Amino acid sequence: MAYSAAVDRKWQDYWEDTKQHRFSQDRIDRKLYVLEMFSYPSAANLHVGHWYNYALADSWARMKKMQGYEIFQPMGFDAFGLPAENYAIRTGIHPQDSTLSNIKTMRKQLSEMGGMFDWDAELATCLPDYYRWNQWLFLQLYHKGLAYRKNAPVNWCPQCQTVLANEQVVEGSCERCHTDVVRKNLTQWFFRITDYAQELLDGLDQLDWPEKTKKIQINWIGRSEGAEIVFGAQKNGQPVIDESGQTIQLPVFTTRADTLMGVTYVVVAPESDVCRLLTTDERRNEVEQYQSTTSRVSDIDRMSSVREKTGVFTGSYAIHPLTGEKLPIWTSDYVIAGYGTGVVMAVPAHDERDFEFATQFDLPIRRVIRSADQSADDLPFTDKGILTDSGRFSEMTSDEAINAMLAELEPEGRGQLRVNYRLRDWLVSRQRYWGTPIPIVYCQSCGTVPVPEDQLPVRLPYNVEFTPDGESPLKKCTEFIETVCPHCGGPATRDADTLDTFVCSSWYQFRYTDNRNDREAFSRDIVDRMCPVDKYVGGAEHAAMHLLYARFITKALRDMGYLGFDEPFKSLVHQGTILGADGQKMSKSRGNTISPDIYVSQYGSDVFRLYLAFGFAYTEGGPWSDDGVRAIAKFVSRIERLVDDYRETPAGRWQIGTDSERELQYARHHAIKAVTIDAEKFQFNTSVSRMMELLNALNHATAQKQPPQPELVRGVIEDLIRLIAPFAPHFAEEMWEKMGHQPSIFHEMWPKFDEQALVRERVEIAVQVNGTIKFRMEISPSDDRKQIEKAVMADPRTEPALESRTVRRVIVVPGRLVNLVV
RNA sequence: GGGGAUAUGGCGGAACUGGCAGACGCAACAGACUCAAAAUCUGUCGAUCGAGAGAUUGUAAGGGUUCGAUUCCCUUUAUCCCCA
Repeated sequence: MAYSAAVDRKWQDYWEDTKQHRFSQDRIDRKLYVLEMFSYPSAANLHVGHWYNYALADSWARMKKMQGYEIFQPMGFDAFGLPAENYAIRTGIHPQDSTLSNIKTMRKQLSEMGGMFDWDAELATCLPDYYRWNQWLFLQLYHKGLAYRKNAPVNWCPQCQTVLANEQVVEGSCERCHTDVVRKNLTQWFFRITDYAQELLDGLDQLDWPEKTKKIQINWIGRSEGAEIVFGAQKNGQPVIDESGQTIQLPVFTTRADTLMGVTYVVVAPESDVCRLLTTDERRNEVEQYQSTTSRVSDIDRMSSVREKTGVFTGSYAIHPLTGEKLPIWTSDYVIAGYGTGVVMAVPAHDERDFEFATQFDLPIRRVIRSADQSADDLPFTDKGILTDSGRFSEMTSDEAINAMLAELEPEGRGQLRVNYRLRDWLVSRQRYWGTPIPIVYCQSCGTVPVPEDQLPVRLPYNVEFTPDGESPLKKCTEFIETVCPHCGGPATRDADTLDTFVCSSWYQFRYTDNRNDREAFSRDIVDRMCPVDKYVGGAEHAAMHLLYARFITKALRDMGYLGFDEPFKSLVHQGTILGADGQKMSKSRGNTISPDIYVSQYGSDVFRLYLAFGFAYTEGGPWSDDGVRAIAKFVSRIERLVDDYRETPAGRWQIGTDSERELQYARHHAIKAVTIDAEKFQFNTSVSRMMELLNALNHATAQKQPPQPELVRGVIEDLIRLIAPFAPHFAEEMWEKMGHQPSIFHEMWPKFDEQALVRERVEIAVQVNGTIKFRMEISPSDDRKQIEKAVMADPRTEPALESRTVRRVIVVPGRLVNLVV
């Protein structure tokens, strides 16, 4: 049978019938956990991106299988989320119905790809036997103090009367009705990821991850060392008291405590509570008006340095901790409440934004730093330097001054060294229907009560109203919301929000290993033996969120005793993006999308897989090319023709005699070596290149007048089939069978290369004069430097190339070149 | 605005740790087979000059380090990504 989609089906059936891809616990000592980021079950068929991710990670796994590993490669579905809910709002089709039907289609398509997925380990996050444990996870974090509630802003569309996800906000307005989005405070659940900020940072060192991804996480965590300095506050000449009777202090975080003597005003975030408390009666109108304007501006705009600075005076004054000086307290949207302490000491002389603000509102600018080396230090001068006009601190360097000032402030509790992180706690509440219900009830007498574990899952009700009208869909579902308090039995209401889907995906890698367990999320014994994931493959867009959350949850689970390791993903690879043939990102509106199905039915799954392997640098991606697919189809049929020519040749002994036999043997082992090394590194394009070279060598050798012994040729062909097997699994099975073997080729060992066959009798080196190549010559690879030098000097072409100049130095790079320096 | 990545023939892309740039493939051109075409096979294929042997030049642009730079350093430009 010539290779086609029919061959694909034949072998897919064989694999399934004989359970080839089921993980065997007996060989757990050889386990290799290969995982691809699970997918969102969308209505459309698998796209090129899925194939690029899954098929090639599968090729890698197949090679490792042939190298003797017991592969665990599960697949599942990240099935909760906004798209299904939006689809429901549009069409009326329930998210559960559309999602489950999409999963069915996708499962079938994934099989058609020829992936070695262990479907016994499948999971879908929208099913109660998964989200039950998601709720369990929430409760563990809650009991451990890692889940808590606080006020936080959400994007609110006043027209639709609904909360919007960040991705539904397009340029500051609602994607549906284009009304300006405002921020609104709601009480929401958070996970205390900041408790792990330092460990998340430190752990990166031991990970085999792309440096770029580590860098993104480092920046995301954003550790900065500085000082917290506490200013006092006065309103109408009196200390300010908050609701609980505490005197208000204004702690600020700064990395430049040395500029403390240059502070001329203090800024508080307009949305902060402290802003409200500080505002005097006569300033109240103005401040409130400013607050409402600010609520319409996105954080990104607020931090932008090009935007004109705005702000108003609150009427109160801050007390400088060293001088006791009274400094006006302003509020401005360039300070954000959730960031640092939400209060900033403004040093206009030495900070660009403060400088701009002070200039705008005519506030004093006081230089306290000059450059240390007489270089230009025009204001705003933001480098460190020498203190000036700073009383007893003058003439100190910036670093000396920081120490000296903190030494004075610390005893009074007015300043200390502090590490600050940019990382915020993880907001997990979503005002959405299609997600994991939060297992918390609110009781009038008992307050916030976690649902007892034996009452999980809190089931997501099916009958809900999706139309957006200002309420979370679950809030309107009384049979869900109204419940009894598990504690006192009195009337209580459930939390109407659902969990961020990133919670589901932060621990699914563990559930795969024990997906049928109905007593616990996973058994510690199993997870400790199966995890961490050995190779994780997925898109770079998850560098910050998903990959950081999963690391956090792993560490939290470890600290609670549910598992015994530190990191979920030992080694990580990001695939690149396949672009349309026009070099643009694929999109329906551009009309440049590529549908894998058409190619798969026309050429077979393996041609598609091989093209994806060959046509791109894996981590880069690149533009699609139909010509490239045709080239692969040709390559595959050339192999098949060769197989047909030699399938009748019996296997047998051979001995290297002729040059062409030696050449073929060299090509064989060269290919084995290169493919083994390159494919290991996910360099699939060069792996396929080396196979093409081997095929060329085979064709070349057999076309000779005196071809190599057929037994040798047969052996080389069989190695070529072994090498291509991970990339073209159906095709390789078929060719293997044609050669007269029993399936499956994946029980064959990956070929080993013989260094002996790679030793050549003569090698060509380049001869350079002053770095420019003059000619090439052959030498024996066993020659030492002296012999090489002698051979070069004796060559008749050396003399004219030197143009009668004297050789001053000879550089010999064995096996490569000789450079004569004149 | 800050941080990061990338830039190599007509095209996709190779190049160990600083050591022969352009592997492999596509396209193109020439030839073989054919009545012819397709398919297949063989060969040529960075640019400039040269009939040719060959010479010069060449990895976004400019500079530097080095016997030697696609690779390391600095500046500039363009594109992409992340953060603000």
